[in-house]
Parts: sequence; structure tokens; C-alpha cells
Amino acid sequence: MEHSEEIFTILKVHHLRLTKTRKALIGIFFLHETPLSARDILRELCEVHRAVNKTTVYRELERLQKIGIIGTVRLGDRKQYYELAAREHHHHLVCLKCEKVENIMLDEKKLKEEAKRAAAVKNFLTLRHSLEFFGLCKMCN
Amino acid sequence: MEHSEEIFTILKVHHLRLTKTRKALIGIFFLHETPLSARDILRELCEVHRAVNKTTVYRELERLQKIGIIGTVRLGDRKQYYELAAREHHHHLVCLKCEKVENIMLDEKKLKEEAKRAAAVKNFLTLRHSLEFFGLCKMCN
DNA sequence: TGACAAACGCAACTCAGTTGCGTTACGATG
DNA sequence: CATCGTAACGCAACTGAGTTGCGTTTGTCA
Repeated sequence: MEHSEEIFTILKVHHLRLTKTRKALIGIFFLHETPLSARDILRELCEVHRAVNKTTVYRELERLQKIGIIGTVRLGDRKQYYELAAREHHHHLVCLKCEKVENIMLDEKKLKEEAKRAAAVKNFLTLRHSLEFFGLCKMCN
Repeated sequence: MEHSEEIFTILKVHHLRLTKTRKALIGIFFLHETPLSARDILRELCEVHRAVNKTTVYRELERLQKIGIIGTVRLGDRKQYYELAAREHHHHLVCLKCEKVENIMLDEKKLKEEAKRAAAVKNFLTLRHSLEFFGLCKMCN
């Protein structure tokens, strides 16, 4: 949790207070390197911290996203998942059996060139992309 | 709708009857080349055809998916989208402003190699992937 | 034409996320 | 240290996508 300090200053800049809930919530993100759902976070907050309302969690996630501390991903189901934005750009391997998620780093140069070329034909300006892989993890295949 | 005939034989093989609703629903997919949500389909069915219940639409979509006539995609929101599986493998450009969706074809050779290499390290067996691009379309930028 | 299974409609439900509103508490200022 | 404004909070009620159970209707085949 050595990066917490700089996060706390980011919060200050945005006039966000350092409440117990917020501190605990940010702490949780440092304990996991794969994306978490609102439900995951709510459960973990209530277990290790104290009872927190789901509305608070959703509002907090929205705020942290807005100031760029966390980012969101979709992993095939209808939930939204959240992870620290500071981590290096990566993609996800999602196991269809046990639902475990792993991160992978890809050399995307070729993909980006190709995507740029294809999108340019349609006059489309790409701002971001989502790329996830679904299959069977080490334990499940 | 020239491909309808072969679809009808696929239905027969799977003991699926040729009901008015089913025929109309399949017809709708031939009228659109970009993915449709259940709500889109329900609306269009009720407009051009007749009142259909949403449960029927969801069950129908599930059946057509099971026998491989349609496939599903996620486009960033929490809805599921459906499109004809027979179409060539492609990806989507999603406009963040007007929400319009366009298809693009990509040469994925390099991406596939790279993904295979990265996944192999984790002993992960990739079965499918999702790759969508988000940005601004021709009209919106 | 009758019978049987597939298909259907309806109502009630789940699950993720949102909204309105009244209350609590952080932290800046005096 | 007291106070005051606003950020943060909890609660209850809501929305929107999708699901389930069950009783009724309708294709299809003998």
C-alpha cells in the first residue's frame, strides 16, 4: 500500500475527504490484482471492515472512476468490474468454468495498426478498446 | 432472405417448429447487419408483426443461440446483443455518443499468435475472445 | 382429426445498479 | 475547541435486463 500516499493527495485535489469507508475501499484494490465487482467489494468491506451500504459502494466507485484512480472492465456477464487504473495496460483471461480471472500483457502494436487502418476506412476515431479472452484455466483443462 | 431455407432445415433437424413468431424473428436478423438487443427485437416484432411477450423473445433467442443460428456479443452496456452467426467473423466499432454500431473486419493473425503465446505461459486454453472498439463515429467527430 | 410436445403469455421473481431524501461526520475556519 | 458548510452516508423505493413456474395454445405427425 505504498502508493496510497499519492492517491490521498489526488483525493485532496478533488476535495474528496478521507473517510474510513473510502480508505478501506481503496485498500481492497491494493490487495487484488484482478478486477472486482461491486458485490465482491461490498462483501469484502463488510467482512474486514464493517457494514457498508451498497449505495455507498456504487457512489464511491463512480467517484474514484471519475478522477481516474480506478477503471472499469466488462468480463462477459452483466456485471461491471473495477481495477486500479495505475496498473500497466493489460487484458484478461476469463475461465468459463471456475470464473477465475488472470491478467496478461500483450504486445498490441500490430493489432493497433490494423485496427487503426480498418477504423479509418469508416472515419471512426477509436478512443479505447476492450479485449478479453474466454476459455479454460490451468486448473480446469 | 435467400438463406432462410437452410435455416428452416436446421430448425427441422432440431425439432423446432416453424411458428409465425419464430419466422418473423429470424426475418428481423436478415434486415440488420449489426447486433440487436432483446429490446430492439421485441420492439421491431411488435411494430411490424404483432404483440409478442418478452419471455417468448428471450426463450427464442436462447434456442436459436443453442443451435448456432445466432451468436451473442457484449458492447459495453449491460445488455446482451445478438447477431446472425453465419456472417463472417468480425468486430464492432461502438460510438460513445450516438451509440451506433458498425462492423469491421480485422486481419487477426498477429493478434492470435501473440495471444496464444501469452496465454500459453499461464496454461490457459482460449476458446473465444471479444474485441470491441469504442470511440466516435463519422457523424459524431 | 386427434394427440402430444413445442411454443406461448402472464405474473411474479432475481440481480445489478440508480435515485431521492433526510441524517451524519469530515475538516476548514475562526 | 466550537461551529458550520458540504461531502458522504444509509435507507427505501425504484429501474431495466433477464429468468422461472405454470397453465393454455398451437404446430406437426400419425
